[in-house]
Amino acid sequence: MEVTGHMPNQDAPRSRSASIWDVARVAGVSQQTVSRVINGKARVSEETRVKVLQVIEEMGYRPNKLARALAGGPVRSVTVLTSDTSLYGAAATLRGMEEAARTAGFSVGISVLEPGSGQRDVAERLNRPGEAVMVIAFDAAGVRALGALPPDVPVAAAVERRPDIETKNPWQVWLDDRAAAAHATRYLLSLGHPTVHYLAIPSSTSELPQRTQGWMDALRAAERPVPEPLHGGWSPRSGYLAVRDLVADPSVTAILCGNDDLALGVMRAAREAGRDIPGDLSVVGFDDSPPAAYLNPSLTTVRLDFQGLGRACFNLLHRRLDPHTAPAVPAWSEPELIVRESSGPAPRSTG
Amino acid sequence: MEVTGHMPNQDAPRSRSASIWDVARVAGVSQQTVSRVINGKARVSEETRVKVLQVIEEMGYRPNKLARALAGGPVRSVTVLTSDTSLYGAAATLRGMEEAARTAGFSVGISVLEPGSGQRDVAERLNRPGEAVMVIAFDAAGVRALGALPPDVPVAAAVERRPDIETKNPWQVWLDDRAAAAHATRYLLSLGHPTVHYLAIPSSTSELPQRTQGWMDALRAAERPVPEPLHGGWSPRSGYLAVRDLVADPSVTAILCGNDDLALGVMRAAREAGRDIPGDLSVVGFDDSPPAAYLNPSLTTVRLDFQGLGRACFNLLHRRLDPHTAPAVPAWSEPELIVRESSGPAPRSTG
DNA sequence: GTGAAAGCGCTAACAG
DNA sequence: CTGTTAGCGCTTTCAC
Repeated sequence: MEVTGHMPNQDAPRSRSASIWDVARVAGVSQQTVSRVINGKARVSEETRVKVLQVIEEMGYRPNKLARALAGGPVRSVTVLTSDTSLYGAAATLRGMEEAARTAGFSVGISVLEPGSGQRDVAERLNRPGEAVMVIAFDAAGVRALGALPPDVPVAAAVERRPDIETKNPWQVWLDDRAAAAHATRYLLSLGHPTVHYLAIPSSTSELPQRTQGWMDALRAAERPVPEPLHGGWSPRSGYLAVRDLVADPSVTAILCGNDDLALGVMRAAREAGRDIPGDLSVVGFDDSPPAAYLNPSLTTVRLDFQGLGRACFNLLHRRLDPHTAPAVPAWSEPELIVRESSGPAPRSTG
Repeated sequence: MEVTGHMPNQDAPRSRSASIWDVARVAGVSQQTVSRVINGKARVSEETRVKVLQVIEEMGYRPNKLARALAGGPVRSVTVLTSDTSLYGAAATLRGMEEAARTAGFSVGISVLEPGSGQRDVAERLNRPGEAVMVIAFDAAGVRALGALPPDVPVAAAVERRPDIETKNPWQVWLDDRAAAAHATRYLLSLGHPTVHYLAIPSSTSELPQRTQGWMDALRAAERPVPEPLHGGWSPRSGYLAVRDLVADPSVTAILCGNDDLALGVMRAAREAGRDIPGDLSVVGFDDSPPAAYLNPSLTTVRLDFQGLGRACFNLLHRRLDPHTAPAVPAWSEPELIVRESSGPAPRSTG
């Protein structure tokens, strides 16, 4: 009997875990037949199938995904690129992506983007050329990663803003928070506030962020003065620091914040300045994160369907990967203003 | 010239991305030499090295990690198994692991555990037998995953409790929150509270959790009554629901909570019951999450060094993988009680 | 139905 | 220093 190069591992089983060859040998069939049983595609006689399955069970055999992918097998795995797993928006989006992907039988890995990661780093994260990727591009690092991705990788992204018409990229999803910001601003104006101040989260691009834009839209439409927007980070602390001066000014009666964490910091700063919420100052957030309803006062905020967005993003990718079998991309909820205790009528003495 | 089976890809470059063979062909060297240049280990003449590097740059060649791993190359990648990326403890631990791993040149992937995932699912997540893994086992899903891992995988875990002496597993790290819970409880007793109630987070094992244990330790040592602990989930909402009845009882003057989110819900429930914090009721949390200092009132809580724990966990794994080159495992900070506004002296009328 | 062959892209062990 | 060979474990062809 001639032992060719294509029949490795024929000798005593070393301490390496069982391969498809080991199973084949024990089951008394060819390696290919085992492969057929595993993948269930091709037809195998019932008798053989049962026998092979039994041996697989006995030996505790698990297929090696690396080898399968290398050999050009169907892959069904996605990598999510995101820069901060602890921020509510990103975490909720991730959760939606993860659920949808797992439901569709995809395994999902996450790779965390560092603030300073460049092009090279991003390419480095892919296990193989052509690996499917989703990007959470709510911040600069995410947008940069999206841009740095090699052209051949199938990608879908959750982005902060609608892509420009000209460079329209069909593989992106976003929330219409421009309209939502305008809505929240109009709501505050309707309460009698002369104008509304805005504390922004860091923007993902050099252009004006959607939320800032929507806030401006509403102010201009109502012919109100447009104060200079303030710039915060993502944390309560950054919100606190950003508005310490602003909240001391009694003519400031309404502040819209780029997220709920900033709003928390703003409320703290306001209290320390001796201002009552909502009596002297109304504060509105963005996200409707889990704590929002339990804060003191509970926070009026714009609810954003990040999880639905994440699900939709995966479905988009799925359709891109196999256009025929993937289900239609589901809709996600529109942003919605949730009115709670932190906002109220403008104080009498205003003006 | 004979073309053997070991020289594939010799013909016209198809639309597949460049392989090591393509680079070798263009650079006029053997495929192995290219491999040597890439890995930098073996010695290559400066001239050849430069030439190869140049061709790599020109062709935009990127090594295929799958193939490298399959061929038994050095791997330098870790997979983190965790069940909830949005909870502060897990997220902060993850961050620590991620930073330490990337610093050491490891690429890190994350795989999210579903609450119901069983043994099979866990094995399924590994790309290859023997892949390095870290587990964040603060909850039941994490502990189950840790137990379900095949014995041959190199693993280090961040766990909720010190392993039993008998089954001592050296590849685990944990925070001493038993002592911290006892400390927080003693602090409340020292303020004159007759006893302290405890609202627990879900436990990761069937045994008594460390925090619960520490709370009991302190109460018993002070010969105080030990109330039945309440059981919450992880969210503010679950804390709110769990204590709605309890906070209505004026004899309850101090509640220790398993995390800051629960404490938030408790404070809300207390306010709605008309009780002042800290005047009528003191509330203490666990974690010192970013919002804690900005809540109203700001939250007295136990600061836990999750990030340091995550870093230490990676170093443990690193030492396990290559005992000679890995740096020593760094220490992480001890838990520390941070006193803020939510706790104060027991009300006069107590008793 | 089943088996044998060829190769995915790379590293490791040997040659020279 | 460099080239050749033999795999890693699997999925494709293609034969029978």
